[in-house]
Amino acid sequence: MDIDTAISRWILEFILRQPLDDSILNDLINILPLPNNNSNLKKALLLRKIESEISNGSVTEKILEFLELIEELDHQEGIETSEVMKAAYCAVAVECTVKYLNSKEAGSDKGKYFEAVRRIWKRRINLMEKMENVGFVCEELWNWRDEIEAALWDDRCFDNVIRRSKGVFVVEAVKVFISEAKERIGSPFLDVVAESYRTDDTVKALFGGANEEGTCRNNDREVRKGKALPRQKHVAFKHTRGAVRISDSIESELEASGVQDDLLSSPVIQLAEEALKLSSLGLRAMVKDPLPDALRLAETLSSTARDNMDHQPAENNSDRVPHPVGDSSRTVQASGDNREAQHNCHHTAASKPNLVNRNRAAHTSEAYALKKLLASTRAAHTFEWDDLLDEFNEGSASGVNRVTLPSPKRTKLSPLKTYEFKKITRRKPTKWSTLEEDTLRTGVQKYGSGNWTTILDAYRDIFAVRTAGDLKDKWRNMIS
DNA sequence: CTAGGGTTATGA
DNA sequence: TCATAACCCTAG
Repeated sequence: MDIDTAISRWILEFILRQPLDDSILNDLINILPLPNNNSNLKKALLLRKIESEISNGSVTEKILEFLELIEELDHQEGIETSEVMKAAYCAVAVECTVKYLNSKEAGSDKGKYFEAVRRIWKRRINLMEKMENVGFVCEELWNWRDEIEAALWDDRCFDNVIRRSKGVFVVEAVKVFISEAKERIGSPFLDVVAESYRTDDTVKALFGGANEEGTCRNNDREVRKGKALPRQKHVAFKHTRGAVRISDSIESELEASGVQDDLLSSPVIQLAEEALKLSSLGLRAMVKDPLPDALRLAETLSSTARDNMDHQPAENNSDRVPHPVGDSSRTVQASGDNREAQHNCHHTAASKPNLVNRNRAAHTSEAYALKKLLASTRAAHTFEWDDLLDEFNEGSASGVNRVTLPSPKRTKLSPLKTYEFKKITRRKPTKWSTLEEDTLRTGVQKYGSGNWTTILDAYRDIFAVRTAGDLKDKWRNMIS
């Protein structure tokens, strides 16, 4: 079991660095068992998701969520948030807000800007302010927040924000962060192996690769013919282990993973091979030295293992896959009835969503992840994979469906600091639409008067610019 | 988080 | 100027 996840981890580490289609990556993540104790792998996945988000040259609010998750993982390891990461976070937050001002129909998008300010700055970022040691907290962020909020009612600030935002190169900032983060995570284990394999004869011997033509190719051919496998490599591996010196990292990895004789019997190897073949075109086009070695190694390992594999039932793995990406049921459950209510509402109001959309909406939103992030005890929490596994290719955050945010576990800032950021503005009154009024009536009927937060969460889309207090006040004057 | 009182904006 | 709606503050 451990071996499965360990090997799976190596494969994922490796593959996350490859320029594969997101869909292929999704498939892989679906079939590979995921170790839940490897922070770097989670970070690598998050980085990959960020790369995917910026691949079309723009940024989305999802990136904020991903950055927060990475920061959380960093924090758990005592890693301080780098300036580069802060800058990237700030830049993305700014861009995600200001983009609504830069569009051609600026006038009609003021509402969207307002919503974005509310979503990003008033909720997400203000929440951080209430906590201690959140890495993204910095002067620059607060300066931007003040200006962006001021721009809501002050035309001069408005122009100023637009001007200043032109100087923010958001995609570049994110890219710089990604490369820095990758550096910190280090090379994938398989790359290390491949490199050592290429340059170090003893490692080659360890994997039985000294006789590459003879061993590997033969195995491969025999597998293709469906013959039983000789286990030379196995033997070589076992017998040379301890006798030869290999690079420390490899040795410790192998030992930590509990790799023994049955290393090569893992069904994961077969899955990996499938996956690698699936993506072989893309891979082979892109990989450079030493990657061919890594591929060869993977092939070799897997071919040795395949014999055993054939005797294993296919469903072996299904139990172990924690939460397939496409499976939304768990998440829907976890986030309660509210989502369902929202869906019903959606279905009547908007065009019928397709399956993908439904999954997307049900499965996650940045709010959901944020909720999990904040709901968890800072010190003890480790992210489960379903925190991280959203669909690749997912469009920009659909999640207006905010959930109630539990009180943060991080301790409060000093009163001085808190005071500094206290609200000094008043929202411009916005007339309630009939849709909002009708929805409020429905909400009160369904959840009862007084459960304002529940109602707000249930109809997030419609009450995009309202607070629970607003609902309460509105109801008060509706029934008076 | 909500209830309830207070404040501000809007429009006639 | 006034009524009303929208928004804010804060005790419990």
